[in-house]
Amino acid sequence: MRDHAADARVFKAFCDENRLQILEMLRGGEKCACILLENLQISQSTLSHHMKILCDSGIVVSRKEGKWTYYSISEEGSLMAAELLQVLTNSNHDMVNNVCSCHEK
Amino acid sequence: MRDHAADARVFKAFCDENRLQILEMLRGGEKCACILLENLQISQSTLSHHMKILCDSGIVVSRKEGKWTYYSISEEGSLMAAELLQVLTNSNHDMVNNVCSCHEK
DNA sequence: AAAACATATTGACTTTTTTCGATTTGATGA
DNA sequence: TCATCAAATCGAAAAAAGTCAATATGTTTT
Repeated sequence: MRDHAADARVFKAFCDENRLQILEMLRGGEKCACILLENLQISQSTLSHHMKILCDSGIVVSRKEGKWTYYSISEEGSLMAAELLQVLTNSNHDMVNNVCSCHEK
Repeated sequence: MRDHAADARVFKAFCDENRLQILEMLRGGEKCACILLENLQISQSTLSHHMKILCDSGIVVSRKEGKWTYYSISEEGSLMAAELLQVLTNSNHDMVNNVCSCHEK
């Protein structure tokens, strides 16, 4: 039995346009929050909120260095998401009763 | 340049617990709406709403047969989602300036 | 043609998410 | 120590998503 809330949390990372834009920036490598903020039309508190969601999903990891926080895409988290997507969409063709028979003649 | 709204639409399929439960049922093979409805604690109009989002994402396809509609997981849509996820999380390690240098000494 | 049925659409309401400004926390530098 | 800066948290407002009952649409059956 799967934990739907936990599964949903992973994909929330990709369901908001600002977060997709953040990921786009992180694809170029690790960035600190201030650089991300500079390139987005959102407030500091909103960025912090999105970074929390991205980190909670496991797709992004953060690293503190002094007063700065650096963010990057987690290879491990990305791999887990890919595997999860596989599970969620892999329809089991070996199963008996694979086709709905609720209205057969 | 990516279309963030379109990319987000794909992953919306996996961001709601009812939709994850629907996908879980469809993993066992094609199902008609009435069977899905029987196994969910939601109204008919809410199911219809979720099926629209699932179809819009490309993860699910529908097939009409008389007055019934049958839904199933789209292999093609699932593959596209997997490829998209790859793109969105593939940080480009070949790039120059891969590490944020905004606060170097 | 009318009744019955399955699904989609509409409109209103509720819940969740996003957003911001203000404040707090925690680290650095003067 | 005190001022400064980066990021997180809080509380409120706005926007978006989920929900349902009622109704509409389209198909089948009588």
